[in-house]
Amino acid sequence: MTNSLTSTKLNAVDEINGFVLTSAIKRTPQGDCVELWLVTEQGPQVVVSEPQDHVAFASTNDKERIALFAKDHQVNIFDSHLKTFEQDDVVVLKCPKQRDYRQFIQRCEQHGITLFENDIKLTDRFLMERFVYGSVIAKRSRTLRVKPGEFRPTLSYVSFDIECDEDGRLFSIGCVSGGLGKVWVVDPENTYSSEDSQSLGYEYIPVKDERSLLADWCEYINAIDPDVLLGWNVKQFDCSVLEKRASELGLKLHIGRDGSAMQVRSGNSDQVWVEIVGRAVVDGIESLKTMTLFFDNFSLNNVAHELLGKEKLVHDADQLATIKLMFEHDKLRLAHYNYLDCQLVVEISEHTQLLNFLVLRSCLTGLSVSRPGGSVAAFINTYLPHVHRAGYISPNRPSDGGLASPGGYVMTSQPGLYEHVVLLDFKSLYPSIIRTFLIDPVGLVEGLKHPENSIPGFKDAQFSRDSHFLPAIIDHLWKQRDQAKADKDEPRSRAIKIIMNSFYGVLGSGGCPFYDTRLASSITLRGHEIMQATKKEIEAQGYKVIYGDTDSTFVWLEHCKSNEEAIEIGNILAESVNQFWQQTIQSEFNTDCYLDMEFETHFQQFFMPTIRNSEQGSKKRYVGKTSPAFGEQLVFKGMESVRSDWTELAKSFQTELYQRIFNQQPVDNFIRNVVSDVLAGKRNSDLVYRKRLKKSVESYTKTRPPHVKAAAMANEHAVAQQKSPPYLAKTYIEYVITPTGPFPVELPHHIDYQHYVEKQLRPIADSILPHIGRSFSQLVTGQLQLF
DNA sequence: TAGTTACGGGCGTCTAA
DNA sequence: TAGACGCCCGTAA
Repeated sequence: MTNSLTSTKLNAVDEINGFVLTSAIKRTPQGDCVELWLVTEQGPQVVVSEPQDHVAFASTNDKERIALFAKDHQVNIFDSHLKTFEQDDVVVLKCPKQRDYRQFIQRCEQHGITLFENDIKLTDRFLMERFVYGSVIAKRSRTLRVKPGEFRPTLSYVSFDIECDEDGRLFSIGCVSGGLGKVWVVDPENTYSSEDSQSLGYEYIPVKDERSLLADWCEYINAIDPDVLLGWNVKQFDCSVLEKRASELGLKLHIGRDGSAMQVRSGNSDQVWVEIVGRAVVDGIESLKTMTLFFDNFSLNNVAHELLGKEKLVHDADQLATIKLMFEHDKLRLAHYNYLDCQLVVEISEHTQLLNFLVLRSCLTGLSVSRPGGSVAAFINTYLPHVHRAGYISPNRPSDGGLASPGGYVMTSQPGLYEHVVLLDFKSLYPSIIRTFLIDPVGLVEGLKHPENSIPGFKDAQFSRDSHFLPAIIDHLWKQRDQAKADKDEPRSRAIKIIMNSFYGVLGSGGCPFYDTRLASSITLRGHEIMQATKKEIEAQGYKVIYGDTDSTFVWLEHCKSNEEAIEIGNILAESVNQFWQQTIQSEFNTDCYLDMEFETHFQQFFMPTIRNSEQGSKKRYVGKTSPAFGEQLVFKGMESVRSDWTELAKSFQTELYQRIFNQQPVDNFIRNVVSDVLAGKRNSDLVYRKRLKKSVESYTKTRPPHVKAAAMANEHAVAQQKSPPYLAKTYIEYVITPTGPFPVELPHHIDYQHYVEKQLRPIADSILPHIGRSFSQLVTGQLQLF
């Protein structure tokens, strides 16, 4: 980019290698065009297509009825060679303007005429039909032409955060960009200046009022000109508040790359969309969730603590009151808090490489960097163009949500305490089933047409041996993932894995237009068959399969004497199972097998519990200690210690108890001590339950569980104090059990210690102690009788 | 501005005695 | 009043 200016210029005119950051419809008198803001080596560039028609399809049978009113909406009807999955001929409907198009769609609805693909947006269709996913090569000659590119940008960003009161009156805005922090504070008296904050790593900028605050912020954004605005809950909170406050003050926030104003729209759910022309708005929380990183608590404080090991800032019970106090009396401290939050988001973003992840996801699926989730859209973007080339159009999503499909196969477990258990699992089982058995929406249609040239699925499905796309799409992703792994490119590998795995979920979701229960069932039921046959194969070799779930198999090496031997057997078993499947698939289906079983880990010690108060083996719950070659770690699955709705007391008790048992250490005194500490009130801070209210307190009508009771009490208490009720739908409530029942932790209370011994310690102890010849009741008799 | 099903465990509520 | 049943939440994969 530093070479000769002339060549750069020439390049910019002829051919632009870029990455699509935002796309939008641009209305012109000639019709709707696609406007793409690109990130390029030469900085941001905008390109605009010639006018594009909005497109939908309808059955040829409806052609005449549509023709009666099509002209009213500037809609033109064309014959086409395409068919629906039901083999009906279809016509193409084209309309140059969005407004007309929308009215036309409504009109069809009123007439009971079914349209197809009418919900594919113009911009998305424009890009996907040209196989453009993120990276693009744009040629500007007489008209714009785009084709797939390779360019991977490094996005520039500003992390920002606002502080305000409950009515959205702004106190300050903090920004961090390129290691430099700035905080604008409404401070008409100039209580502090930039010099006061120099040693703190950011610049304090006093402004006279909120208008100047907003104006200075916009000016700053435009000067830095970032690709991305990054924040924490930034759409629902920061952008929404800024937009609302600006409009109250009669201002617009002109931070678009074309000078246009930021727009904030909220849907009927609590989702919020922020549009800034030429810039992406990225929320840290949404992004981490999209990356399948989960936390019990998504507060910035907690995520920073868990990801970066940051010391948790002590938060006051009433954070808003503290912020207001700081704004009144200690503006420098407010600015500092404001700055720190921006900085934390920067560090989380760098640590998780979330922008990198989003760029890669965009390059694989065409989903915008700003867009969270979107599995269905990712599937449509990558799949639909192939469907058209195969002569079909997309079906519509089932109006009734579709028939349910079975899920994974979960074995009944053999409960007990074991030595030497190896865990074997199929790598990406569902994607590998799709590849092997050629499971594919178009393949299903073609397979049923030509069953003689197909592979059977389940529920009467047949999959064409030579007309399909999903297997190749997955094959391509699979190879890219292997490459990413070889390059130690974590974000890329992760992005690919998530997309690959989402394909099954999408095919089993009534929200996807390609949904068909025969597709989902042919994947899962084949999985059932594979699990059962694998178990048989392993047992034929003299080992016992004690459990398995969906793609995993737990094998007990009963006579194994050492860790080394166990690892050897694990490798041999995986290898022999793979051979078995290669042969079986080849001889039964005459096709290549992509199933791949891996020796995942070796548990030196392993415990499979029973269902509470039953002899039956439990499912989805186990504890194991891996051998040194696998890090000698305790692994808890599904147990109380990994459940966020059990108390810290129970979790730490279970963890230490198993540690002791697996290390052959005594447990008696440990157990007695925990019980006596609880009864003596020494563990009070570990006795808090935490649980989510999935809906509003009032809507629990069938039952009133403890967490709802506690929340109701807290809400009533707040209302009595003229405050707004704190526990709404989707909030978390923390409560303790008192002699009179559940109680919100923030209100004064006594504790029912007996409850915690009986309900949090006893069940955990009872499930394992009999296996080592101990009994909780016997150990603690004396202690409990005192109560 | 739509990824899935299977499962355990606590506990409230209903029902049959 | 015991036990069956179902709501509710969080988790495995």
